[in-house]
Amino acid sequence: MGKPSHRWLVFAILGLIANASVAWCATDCPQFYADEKAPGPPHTSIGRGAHELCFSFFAVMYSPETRTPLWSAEHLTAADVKKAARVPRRDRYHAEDRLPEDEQAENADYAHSGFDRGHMSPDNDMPTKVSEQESFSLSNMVPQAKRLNEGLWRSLEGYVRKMATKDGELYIVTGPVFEEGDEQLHDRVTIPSFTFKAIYDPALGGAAAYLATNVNATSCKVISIAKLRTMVGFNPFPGVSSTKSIPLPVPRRVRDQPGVCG
DNA sequence: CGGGCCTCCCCT
DNA sequence: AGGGGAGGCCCG
Repeated sequence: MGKPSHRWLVFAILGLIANASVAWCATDCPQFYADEKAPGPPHTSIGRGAHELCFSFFAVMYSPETRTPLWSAEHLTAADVKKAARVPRRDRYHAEDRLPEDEQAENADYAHSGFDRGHMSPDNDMPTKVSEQESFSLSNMVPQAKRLNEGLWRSLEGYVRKMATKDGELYIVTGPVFEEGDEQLHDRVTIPSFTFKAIYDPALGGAAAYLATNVNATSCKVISIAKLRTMVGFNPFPGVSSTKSIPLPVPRRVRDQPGVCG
């Protein structure tokens, strides 16, 4: 059995390493990720050329193809929420100058488009002045339907902060879901069909995600991480072994019928 | 880059 | 029902 099985073992180990490197990704800011393991770019073509950008309170996987983040990740604690409430909001939407110019999204791309520059990691989570400004980088923005952004999405962000306060800490990964045929702003910035917000709650030992259609007649549901993975092509929490689902808070009242998550 | 405006959430 | 605050737009 000597040689062949030994050789087989080497290949098996190499295979495991290869699988591992597909599952997560080298990172410059492990502190934002559950078990310090960053999600990768999607294995689809949209992930081509995507790379991580670290900020002081969050990090994004930026795609030059879509000129949007593919995900934006935070580690939000109860203390952060408390601090963030005292940081005044200053709207300073800006192109991300750490990117090569031809990769950048610009304010002009969104102007008069009818779409909001929707935060992925939200402004209101940012516990410091610096991170608050950083959250206005267009590398943290996606074209989002106005009613969704100002309505349902905003309330979801509020629930998540409340949840972080109650349970102590959360790992949050937020981003767009693209589909074949999605249109672009100015042939430059791709408009996603959905946005998602995935939550890993260490206190509950599980995770789940919101998924909202990116239209003004908002509809929203809560899905499992496994389901989200099939939609986006990457694992938002590669460091989390348990895929146990947890309940996510949902809007109490209904304004326009399809606006509830369920 | 400030200021006026809009819509919507959420608390009272 | 009302009002403050939040997310974002546009125009000087």
